[in-house]
This record gives sequence, C-alpha cells and structure tokens, in this order.
Amino acid sequence: MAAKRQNTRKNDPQRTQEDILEVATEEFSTNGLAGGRVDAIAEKTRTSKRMIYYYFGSKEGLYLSVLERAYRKIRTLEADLQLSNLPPEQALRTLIFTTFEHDETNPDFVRLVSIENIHHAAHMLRSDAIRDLNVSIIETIAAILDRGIADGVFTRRADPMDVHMLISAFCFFRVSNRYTFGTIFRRDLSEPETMQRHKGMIADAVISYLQSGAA
Amino acid sequence: MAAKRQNTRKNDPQRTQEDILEVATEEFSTNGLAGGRVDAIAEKTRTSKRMIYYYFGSKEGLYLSVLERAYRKIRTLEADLQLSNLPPEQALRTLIFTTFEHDETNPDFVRLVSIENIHHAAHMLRSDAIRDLNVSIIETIAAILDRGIADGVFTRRADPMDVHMLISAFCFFRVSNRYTFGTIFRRDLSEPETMQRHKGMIADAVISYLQSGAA
DNA sequence: TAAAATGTACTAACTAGTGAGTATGTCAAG
DNA sequence: CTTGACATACTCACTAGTTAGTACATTTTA
Repeated sequence: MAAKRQNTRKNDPQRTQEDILEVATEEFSTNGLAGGRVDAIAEKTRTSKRMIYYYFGSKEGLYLSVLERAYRKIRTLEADLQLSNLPPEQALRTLIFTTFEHDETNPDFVRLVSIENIHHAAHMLRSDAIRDLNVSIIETIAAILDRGIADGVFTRRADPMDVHMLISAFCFFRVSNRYTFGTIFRRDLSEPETMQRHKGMIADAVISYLQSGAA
Repeated sequence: MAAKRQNTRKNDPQRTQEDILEVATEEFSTNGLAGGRVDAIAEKTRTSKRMIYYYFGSKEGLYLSVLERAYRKIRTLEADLQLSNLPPEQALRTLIFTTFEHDETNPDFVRLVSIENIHHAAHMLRSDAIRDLNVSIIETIAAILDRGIADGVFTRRADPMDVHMLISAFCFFRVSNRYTFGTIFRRDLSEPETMQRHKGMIADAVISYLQSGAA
C-alpha cells in the first residue's frame, strides 16, 4: 500500500496552457513565426503537440496568444505608474527610466514586437485585445508636458505621441538592434556602465529638447 | 531573315545574379529568412532555382549575399557626405536628415537589419565584408562634435557612438516599428507632415542635448 | 572541345495539422 | 455514497503537403 499510481495523470488545463505559452514565447521570439517549430515547442513542454492544437487551434493562433500575453504584461506596468505627484521633470525622468528598464529586462517582448512588424502587424490588427491597448502612456505624457509648460520648466509645446516615440525608439533600438550594432561597432550594449550612460543620455536629450525652442 | 532564333538562350551571369539578388532582397525582407521561399524567389526571377544554388550554394548563402549587398549600399552613401566645410550645427543637421531619409526610403534595408537581429546577427558575424564595415560615420560625427566644442556651439562632450545611436534609433524605429506603432496609436508615420515634424524633432533633440549640460 | 551557365525533373526530409481513442473529474440519479 | 453519463483534458501514431536541395542533361561561350 506504500507507493502506487506513480504515473497517474493530473488534469491541470491552466497550467498546461501557461506552460505552452511560456515555451512558445521563447521559441517564437528566438526564431520568428515562420522559424518557430511547433514540434520544438511541444518537446520543451511537459505536454504534447496535440494539446497545442487543442487549446490554440493553429500555429498562428498560438503565436497570437503569445503576443497578447506579452502586451498584457506591459499594459499593467504602464498603469501602475504614479507620476502626477512628482514635479514634471522628475516625472518624465522616472517614466523614461521605467521604459528603459522595461525594454532592457524584456528582450523577449522587444523581439516579438520586431517580429510582428516584419509581418506588418497583421496579427495585432486581428486582435481586439492588442489593438485596443489602453494607450494611457500618451495621456500620462500629455499631463506631464502640460504641467511642465504651466510651471515654466518646459518651454516647447511638443506632441505627446512624438515624445513617446523619441523615448521608445531609443530604449527599443538599444535592445532590438543590439546584435548588429554591437557587431559593427564592437560595443557591448548590455554593459552596466554603457547602460547607465545611455539611460542618462535619453533622459537629458528629451528634457533638453523640451526646454529648447518655443512653438 | 526577319525573326529567328526566338528561344535562344543568352548567358549573362552578372545579370542573372543581380536579378536573383534583387528578387531575394524583397522576398527575405518581406518574409524573413525562415519565411522566405527559395521557390518563390526562383519563380519571380527570369531564371530557375537551379541557378540560385549554382551561384549562392544554399538559401543561407543567398541570404548572406542579400545582406552584404544591402550594407554595401549604405557604406557608399556614408562616404559621399562632405560635411567638413559646413558649420558644426549645420553639418550635424545635414547628417541627421541624410540618415532619416535613408531609412525612410530604404525600408527593405531596415527590415533586413531587423531580421538579422532576430538571428543574433549570426550571419553578419560570419561575413568579413559586413563586420569590417567602414564605420566612417563615427569619425565623421566625432569631427563635427570636436569642431562644435571648439567653436563653443556645443557645450556637452558626448561620445560620438552614443550620438550616432540616438540618431539611428529614432530614424530606424520610425520605419522598423511603423506597423505596430501605427496600429496601437492609429497614426500613419509615413504622412509627409508627420515626417517633416519628426525630422525636425530628432535634429532639435540631438542639438539641444549637445548644447545642454557640460561634462 | 572544354568549361561555364542553364533547364528539367526529381527526392529526402521536414512540418503543420489530424484521426481516433483514453483518462479524469463532476454531477445527478438511484 | 456510489454508479454511470457526460464534458473536458489528454495520448499516440499518423498523413498530406511543403520545401530545400540535387542528379543529370543540355546549351552557350571562349
């Protein structure tokens, strides 16, 4: 009566799906949609290929779920920021540092977005969940810029979306183009020293931009 | 003596290779390395699949040649710039505009670089031609920054490579992430008006950065 | 006439997707 | 409280179609 029923199956749909998504995220972000192998995903999973089709219907369906899951993660991150009680310049710096660190610590997300762009964002377009992404970040920036103008800390009236793009571009590029950039210029962009310098640079560039010119 | 020998073959190895490379550039930049189909390339070519293997050995070999060809193009572009006789600020603006327009008019190149980054620049590493890319751009920027400091137009001593990255990031991102960005924020980044604004923005941001702080 | 260039037709291997059945949990009826 | 019916969760083995790559014959060029 001691040891028995070792190889008994446990139904755990939630864990199974999470498991698949976790593995698939890695596979797709490493190899792309076309390059990612369903069999490879199945093998790294504690479940089988049949289950992937059971839950996600197709390779594309799985990819889409991976993408949605990745975007859901940042959405919550953005929402958690409490910047309205900080002075404008400090609020903006905090926002920039957060973006910087998010991209730096989530290369998988960055890679998935790159991949999705190669596909002309075709899957994203089909996903209401992603397309209707709470773009609170723009409102957050708009509020900071307005306060900055009112306080006189910022002199230039900039489009919040453009400012967001300036910030995003730098933070994203550092991660997305790490390999080609590093290869050509023989520089390791993940070195802590370089990271710190870049972090300060993008913040200073944005702030000084807002403090120069009028319009 | 009129029309004869219609279906006679003409050997034109150079044109054949160029033809293949042209078509392959489009195929790979649209579908990625794994997603690109050798058969699809062969069909769009005035030659056959056999020729692709005859000249390029393998799919990867073809992809590498496509990549090298793309990089060779910018290398010449960079070299052609004559900025040393312009005042520092104007020289930098010219350089920025050139980068901006290059990325804007060469989305294929941008996409290929994105794809290569997904592959951790593995092919680039194997290509001496690309790895030893003449990085004259850095020297060009360094010279401009030095002159700017000497003239007193720039007050901040910045690393030329960092400045290059700030510029590249924005110009590249606008093109590489056009689709996801456009989808989420419902903005068409290729509109002439938006383009002009962005062009001015990145230039102003870089210049104001160099004119702020000391260090 | 030899070497380079090209066309045709094929194959071996891979890969997304499925057919058909089994195990597990739950809930209602006896 | 237990049996059995049903839905969900899961396994294993298979297939149809695709795709990179090639064998072999032929034509062009020098």
